[in-house]
Amino acid sequence: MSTTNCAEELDFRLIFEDDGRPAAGPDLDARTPPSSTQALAGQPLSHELQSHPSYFPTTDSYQHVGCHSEGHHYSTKGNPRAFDCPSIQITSIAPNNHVEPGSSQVVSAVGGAEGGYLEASWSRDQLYLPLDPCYRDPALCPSPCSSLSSRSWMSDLSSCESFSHVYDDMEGELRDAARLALGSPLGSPLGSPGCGGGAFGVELWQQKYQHPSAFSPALSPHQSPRQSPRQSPCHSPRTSVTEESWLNRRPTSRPSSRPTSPCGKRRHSSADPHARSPSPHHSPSPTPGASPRGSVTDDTWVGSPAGAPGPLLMSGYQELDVPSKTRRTSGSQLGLLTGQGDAGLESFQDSPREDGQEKDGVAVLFLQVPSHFSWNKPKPGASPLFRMSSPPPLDWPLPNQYDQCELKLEVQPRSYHRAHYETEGSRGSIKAATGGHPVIKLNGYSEQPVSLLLFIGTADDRYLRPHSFYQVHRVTGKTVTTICQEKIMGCTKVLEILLLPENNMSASIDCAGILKLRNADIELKKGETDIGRKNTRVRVVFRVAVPHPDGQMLWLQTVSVPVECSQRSGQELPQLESFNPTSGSVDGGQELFITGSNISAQSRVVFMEKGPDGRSLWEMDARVLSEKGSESSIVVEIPPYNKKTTCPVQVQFYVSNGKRRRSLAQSFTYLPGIRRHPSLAAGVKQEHWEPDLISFCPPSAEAPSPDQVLSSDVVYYDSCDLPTFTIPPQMTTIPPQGSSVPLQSFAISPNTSLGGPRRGQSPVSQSSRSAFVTAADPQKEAVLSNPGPRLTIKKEPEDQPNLGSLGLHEITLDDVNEIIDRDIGSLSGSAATVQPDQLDQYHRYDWEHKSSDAALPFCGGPQ
DNA sequence: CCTCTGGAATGATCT
DNA sequence: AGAGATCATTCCAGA
Repeated sequence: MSTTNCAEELDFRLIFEDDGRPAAGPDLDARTPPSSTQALAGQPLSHELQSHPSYFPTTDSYQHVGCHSEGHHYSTKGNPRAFDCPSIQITSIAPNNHVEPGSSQVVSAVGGAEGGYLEASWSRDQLYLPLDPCYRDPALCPSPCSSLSSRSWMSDLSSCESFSHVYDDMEGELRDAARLALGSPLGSPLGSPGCGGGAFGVELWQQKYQHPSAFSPALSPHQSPRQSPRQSPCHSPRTSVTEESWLNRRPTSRPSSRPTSPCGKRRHSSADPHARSPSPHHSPSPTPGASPRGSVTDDTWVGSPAGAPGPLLMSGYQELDVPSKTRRTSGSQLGLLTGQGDAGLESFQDSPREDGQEKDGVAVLFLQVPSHFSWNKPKPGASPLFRMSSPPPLDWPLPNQYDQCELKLEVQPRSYHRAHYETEGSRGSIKAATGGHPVIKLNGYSEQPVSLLLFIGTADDRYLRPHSFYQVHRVTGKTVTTICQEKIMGCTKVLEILLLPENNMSASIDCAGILKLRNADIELKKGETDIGRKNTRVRVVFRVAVPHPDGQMLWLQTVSVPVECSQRSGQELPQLESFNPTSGSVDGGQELFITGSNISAQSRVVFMEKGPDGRSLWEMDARVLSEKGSESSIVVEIPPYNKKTTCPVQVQFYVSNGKRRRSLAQSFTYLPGIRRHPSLAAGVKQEHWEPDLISFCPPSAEAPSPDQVLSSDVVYYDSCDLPTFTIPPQMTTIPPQGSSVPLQSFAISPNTSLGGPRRGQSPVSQSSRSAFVTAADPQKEAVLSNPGPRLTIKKEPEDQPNLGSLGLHEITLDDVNEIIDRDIGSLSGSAATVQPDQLDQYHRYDWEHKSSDAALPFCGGPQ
């Protein structure tokens, strides 16, 4: 198939037959809705919701761009079949089968009751992906990075954002692309980079689940907010390939229990030849090596394609012979793409040829990622004004403020919300730390109601984008006061809430829960490069489109603090919220007060220092003053530093609740010029060290004692002056190996503003690095939310594990996580003055500047 | 009866 | 290869 031929799109399906044999070809198009779907077909529309006009002007476009061709061409004849053996089918779909852009049908699908779920028509002879198959655009929205475990180095070439940022004129090109998408059945990938732009032959998965009837909200089992997931058999795991299709081959001791992984056991090394078995009988997954670990270590671990323009922005990774993509894309696949690089976006359409070339006979389930699309930074200075017909994709960076308008999350959500599975009932709406619910407000505009969009985004250090494994879930009930509508935008479920002038343009978000999609299902999706394992943090994303005087729409976005969604992590991982002081005498002895969740007097606090090679130079448990601790705090006695030093030394400490339950390392500075003030019992006089002047000189046995090096300009602080370090919640975990999080240099530049002037910008003193924002303190956040002057904090490159020296086969998931956490840790020093959304939008930019900062002097490292 | 919660069992995956 | 640890998912029970 011509990769540039837009006349038809490939329908890439997994077909299963109940006898364990590959389905015969001829009737593969006979789509059979699951019985559950049939049963649901008669459900009435949600008139309540439909009666609410959408004030959101661009929803349709969103929907269209992302999922405009929702497979309505499929019929629903036949009966559900059990299926045991997968096969891959590729069919052509005539473009005229697409819903006409802008047609009422599309509008209905988009804006119909609760968004017109499009999932009702999938057939059981197709691979079922739970919920809306469009949650993540399967094909070209690899969403490589929502996973904490699938980092940039894994997926820089596979980012949806790659598509988003390849153009110089961000806004203009986006609009053009959106126009294109609207005008063409195939659309444009740019139309919805966030979800892979269901356009150019990449609605492969969408199509197979979608049916004309899918456009009827009545068919959507999820439309009914009161419907328990248990009542939605079509979403039951038992209808999923993950269990049913493999029962015969994989007897389980617990027949009707949870589904097994469709991929079988994940391997993290290539040792198991069966892991890549071409036989579906050996591996139900077309990509048996779907495990990122497996991918990392086996032959999919390929060097970055030469000429890939998207540099890995993290310097440490560049040294690695890292895979351009660690999941689902074999080297050969990449190779295929390389030659197609300049064929345009269409060249990334799935191609039958690829299947034919799959050496082991396993059909390629996942699309390759265009190598020339890379992680590019968003263009600073771009206007957040968009035409009504071309809203920005969900992963498009937007400011939270523009001109007089500001979208502000006045009450942040709690940092932990246990998401519910489809097999569970709702676990309620997201709550605020204060006990209520998050509150969002639009300042600077109150002329007419505007629609607020809410979706679940990622919480890693990459650009914000819709989360592959979590979706927002509309919560209803007596206690829910906020009316909202569910929609699908791109492949992401979105809640639309009205901000009304009579409500002061604010809304309490009491209608939004979080749904967890099963990892196996999402990972199976074509093009999905994220992994779900340990990827359990999300952020709640809010967007509004405010009518602008020039007729355009002003798009603003703000995001919440990260929210941990797993039961386990939420209950076990210590998450530091603050600690005090942030520095102290090398002699130790001071009390360090640490607060946070999952911290108790039984926790351990370990101070450590690592060398340039990542090896631990020093590690010491702090003595816990258990009598002073509480349920959410711990007080320890700071241990003395192990060496004498003439200049401040930055070390780290972490809180541990067990072997693999450690918080993210936080930095602590030992100051040599400390004198205990005679009049202060608990207080410690400290030299005033400008953070940037901490020279990190190598500890030396010959170094004069602190007393000797006191200079004349020593500044004394009372203990009360010691700043409290308040930590953004997302920065409180580290990989369990205990390797410290390197505190790399990180800088926030206010000049990267996308959205024009920001209010109240004020220089942030260097000491404000310690004045971190608490999630639960919006007031404080308001004060500190604006980035000040470029704030650079020296970090310790030596803390980076020397991953570059690791053999590829030695890379483990934890190594990956360590990289991730390291990155996150590197942000922590500067996040104090950056709102989460700002961080999202700009951190990537900052990463590019990090390498230069890395040359700054640090203790024990190269000068 | 339903929703929301917390807890935990169980199997998969990883170390 | 096997054991133990960790994680994801499902199930249960109570409010």
